[in-house]
Amino acid sequence: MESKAFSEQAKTTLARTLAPRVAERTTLVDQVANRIRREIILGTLDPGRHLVEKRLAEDLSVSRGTVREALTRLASTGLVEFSPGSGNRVRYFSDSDIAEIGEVFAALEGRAALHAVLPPSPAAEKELRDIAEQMRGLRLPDDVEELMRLDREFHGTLMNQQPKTKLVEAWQSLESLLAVMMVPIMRRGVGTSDSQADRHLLLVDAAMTGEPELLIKGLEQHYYQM
Amino acid sequence: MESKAFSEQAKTTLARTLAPRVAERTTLVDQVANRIRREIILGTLDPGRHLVEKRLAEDLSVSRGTVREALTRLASTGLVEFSPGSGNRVRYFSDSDIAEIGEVFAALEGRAALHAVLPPSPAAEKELRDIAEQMRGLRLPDDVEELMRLDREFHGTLMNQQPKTKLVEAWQSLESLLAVMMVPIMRRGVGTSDSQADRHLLLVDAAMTGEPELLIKGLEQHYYQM
DNA sequence: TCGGACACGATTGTCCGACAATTAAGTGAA
DNA sequence: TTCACTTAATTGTCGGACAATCGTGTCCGA
Repeated sequence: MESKAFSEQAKTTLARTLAPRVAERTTLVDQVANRIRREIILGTLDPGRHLVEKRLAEDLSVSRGTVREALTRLASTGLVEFSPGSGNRVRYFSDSDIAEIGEVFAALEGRAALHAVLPPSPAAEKELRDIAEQMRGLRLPDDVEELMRLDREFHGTLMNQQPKTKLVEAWQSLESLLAVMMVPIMRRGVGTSDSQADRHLLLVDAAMTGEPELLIKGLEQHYYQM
Repeated sequence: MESKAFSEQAKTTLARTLAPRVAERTTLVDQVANRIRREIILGTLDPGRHLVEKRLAEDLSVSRGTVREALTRLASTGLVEFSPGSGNRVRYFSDSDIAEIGEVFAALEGRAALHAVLPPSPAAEKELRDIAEQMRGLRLPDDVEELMRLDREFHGTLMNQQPKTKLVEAWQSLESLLAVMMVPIMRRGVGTSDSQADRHLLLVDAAMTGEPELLIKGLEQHYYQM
């Protein structure tokens, strides 16, 4: 028998999980999707795990339809695998998968770099460095989640330097893949929080040269190192 | 009052819309999603159009839940815009959006080209050329759909030359964006079916040189021309 | 005449319960 | 062990239901 992943109270916590947003309406489906996504990323729900709709619905105290919609959404981002008729499973990513995901991001960010206002404005530079520095203080196994948030924020800031909305959008739609790839990496202990910080600072340096080529090279290395 | 977009018979046609696949089980949701996607791509449902769940459900003779799931899926690919509370609308793409989408694909395919087995095998070359040639015979305004299918097939074949599954996957998850961008282009009359064929043949030539750099350059031009 | 408060209808977000179809698992026989 | 079969679990889809919310048009007061 599988162990319960969502045992505790549900609705109460859910309602405020990531809610302190400005004023954007968050639907229940969003909250459920976020919740499950988090469990997957953190590894509470390990790869291959069968996600049974009814069970999730009960554990989270929502209707099956709501869970279903959330799962559909996760499936579209690639975190969950749908096999018509036989259910949804947490997707498994091999090492080479992870390497490739890195490439996808290198490709997209590299492309964006071509359009970026380089070098970044002083304000942007500061912001980027600040984010990188924040990574330094993290205790690794526990703060994975925070590290990922910072990572997303960093690369997001880097990409938002320029108004290429579609690139940013494509990037965002694949973003949770990035999150998945980070977890095993962290586990493997490949990077301490310090090295993460350093690696990102290198990127800032590359960007500050004002040479798109250098930033692109930097990005490639950044992702290959993982 | 809006004109009906899905007036004719529904279920019967739906069942076999794109079904001649090997043996993959297609759910009703898939069929509905395909159907709506097609209408959007073909322009029957113009940008900004409000997609009312109940209405679609009735027109297609399926339940609202099914439509909802289909819409969710389309939204995740970017074709449909969700605004919690106020409904789903067909997404509008500006010219610059379209240009950017082209860039995304150039980036991904270019990246894939780095890993491709270049030059393609004789078999692959033949297949690519065949596809390109098939474009030649099309009557344009009417055969848009077929042209798009060929285009997808071409680029898909090009990318499948190598086993970089994640790149391919990222590409696929964005594929319908590619489809949307082609329609206005066709309408604008930018390319006759002949020029389409020629442009793709140029890509084959580039690939056959065995030089990844040349293929990448080719891809960039390919998308920029649009 | 114009801006704003209000009421109303349309639509969405979510829930429930139900049922056939399909899949996965367990059982027994060869 | 392996194969065929029965059984239980799960999915795919349906219909209806209801509150919350949104968009819109109406009426009122300035």
